[in-house]
Amino acid sequence: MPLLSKASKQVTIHDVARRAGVSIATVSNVLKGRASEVSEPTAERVRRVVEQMGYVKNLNAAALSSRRSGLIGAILIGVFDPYSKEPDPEINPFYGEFVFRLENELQAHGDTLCIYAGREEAYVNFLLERNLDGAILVGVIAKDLPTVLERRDVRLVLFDSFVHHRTHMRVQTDELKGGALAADFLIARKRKHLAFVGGAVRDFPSNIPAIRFQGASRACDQSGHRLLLVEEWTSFEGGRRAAHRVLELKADGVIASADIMAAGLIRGLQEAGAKVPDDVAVVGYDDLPLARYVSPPLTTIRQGLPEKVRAAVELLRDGEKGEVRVIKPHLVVRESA
Amino acid sequence: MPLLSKASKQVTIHDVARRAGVSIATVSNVLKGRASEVSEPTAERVRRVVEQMGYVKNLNAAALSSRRSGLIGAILIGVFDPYSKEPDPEINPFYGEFVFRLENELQAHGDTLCIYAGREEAYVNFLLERNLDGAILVGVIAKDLPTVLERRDVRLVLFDSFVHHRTHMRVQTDELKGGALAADFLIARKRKHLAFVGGAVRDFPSNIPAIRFQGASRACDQSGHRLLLVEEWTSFEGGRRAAHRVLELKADGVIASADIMAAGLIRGLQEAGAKVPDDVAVVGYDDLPLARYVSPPLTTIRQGLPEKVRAAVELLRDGEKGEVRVIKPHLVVRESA
DNA sequence: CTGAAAGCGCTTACAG
DNA sequence: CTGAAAGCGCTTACAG
Repeated sequence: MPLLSKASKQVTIHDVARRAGVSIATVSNVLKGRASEVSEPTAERVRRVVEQMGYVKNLNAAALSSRRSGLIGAILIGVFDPYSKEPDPEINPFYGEFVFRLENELQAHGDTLCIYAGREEAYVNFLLERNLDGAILVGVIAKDLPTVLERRDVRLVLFDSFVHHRTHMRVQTDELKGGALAADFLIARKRKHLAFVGGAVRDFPSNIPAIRFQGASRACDQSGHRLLLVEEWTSFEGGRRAAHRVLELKADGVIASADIMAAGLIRGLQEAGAKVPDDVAVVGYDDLPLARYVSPPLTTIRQGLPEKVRAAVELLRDGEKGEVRVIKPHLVVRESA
Repeated sequence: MPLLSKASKQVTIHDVARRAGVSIATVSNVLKGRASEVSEPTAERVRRVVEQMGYVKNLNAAALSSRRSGLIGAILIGVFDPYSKEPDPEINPFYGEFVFRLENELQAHGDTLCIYAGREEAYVNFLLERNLDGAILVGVIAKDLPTVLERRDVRLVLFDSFVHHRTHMRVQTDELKGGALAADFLIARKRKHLAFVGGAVRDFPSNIPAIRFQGASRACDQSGHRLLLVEEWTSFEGGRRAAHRVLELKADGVIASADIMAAGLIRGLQEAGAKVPDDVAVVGYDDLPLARYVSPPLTTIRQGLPEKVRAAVELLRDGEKGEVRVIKPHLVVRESA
């Protein structure tokens, strides 16, 4: 029998049970609000003791025996540019928006959000070790999800992942449509030389920017336009760097694969003396709050992040295997195009 | 003895031990790399079996017996404006920057980040239930930290909190200095009518904006200037709303309590036809990436977030009770002032 | 260097 | 309605 540790010992369910004169099973039942299992007077007595002793349940222990951890993961691949070794890397504000909206939804059900923003190769371990009940995967590129994930019953929602998988669930915007909306808008505005600025389009064809590009590309084909591609990492600096290429290519209408990139692109264009939208019209993608912060405010494709997060959480709770939710994108016209 | 559940049973340390022909204690020792405890041949055999069987440690169970959860919390109070009941509330990009920088630091040591972004009244429960090893508290306002937190040995770092407490650790920027830097800069630029725009300054004197205001205010006093106060929630829209008041007050130099607010303020001023910085010079605070995204780019006070996050994690690991780390702020001159 | 055993703080059938 | 007991998957002295 261990001695009291120097830190005053944690109050456990045993302490409560003893003080209330009941068994730990009864305390447990009261705590879970199983009214049918416990008489009201007993329940009330237990509640009072819980209050008095300042008992707080150890969810870790509960998780171990109930096999539900109450932990939901956000697995975010690509938050940090793997190729950049700057000490102070840029972070797309998209991820912050995503995480806090998610936390908000989760908290309402008593679940806790754990963040993973590391390399794609290591997330599976994270998922299994921590015994997550479920997770939302953002930016996963690999064509196949490891089969281990099928054997353990983790509920997974692929978010913005165009990885097809029969067992896991998916939430996504209709990105082909989104790309097309952007291209059609520029074409309608009489832009003749269109370009698409985005990251890792050629290397990872199932990557979000690649799909957006594809959608825009098809729309261009249909009206006899060409869509040039400028590849840069999706970031402000990436967009800024892309500005030179855009000017060299003499594009007068550009679609950026993300608002953050559109912001950098506009900055780069302005620095080079080009006027936006007069010389070059720029359409962003995402409709983050950021889209309204920059000058000129971005014309952009709203991907519907709040709805998507809600949809993802719904699937996490009671989606069917393989269920897919597709959100419609919308064009939001402001001043950059 | 429970039957196999329909999902193929998790591989446990027992399975590994049996297959390797050793005891679970030995497996445990091998997994923790306690080389001194296990002979190399045995260790190697165990490792091979672990590999073969695809064994993954259950950190939950490990946490329960070792009393270390490996979970670190980020408790963020004030992410959502409690007074606004908009469906789609604004989120200060500061929080995203904070969270991902933190995750990055934590991951290097194998710790997992859990997020709490709810009400101040409920975080203690979160902390205790989840058995966090430690947590970083941002934006906590209450004058006193609950004493429960002293009894259980959670390591707490107050981040940007001017709540004094002898047992918990603290990381902060010298905000008085920061406020003064901003004010002195505007004064040096011959601005005569200064204003400070920030949230909850009067109601919560230990709130960050309040300290920044105080610092700026003292600097003004010293050179015989007055500093007017315009209170609005720290957000883009808050800043935008503040623009009207700023113009009414005929201020020609304004300090915003955060970059996001400065961005909104500038937008509001521009919409009202005022030129920044010619008519009104604006100094932000934080030096978030956002500061470079807006036009004109913000002159702002760099609070040194990356260093602060690193300092917080260091304290979490081996800070002394009550240890405080103060980071020096710096003025970053761009174009808004 | 290795193993048997107790324990971490809960939950969950099951018996009464 | 209530309790005794087994079990969740680990870690940690301790004995050998």
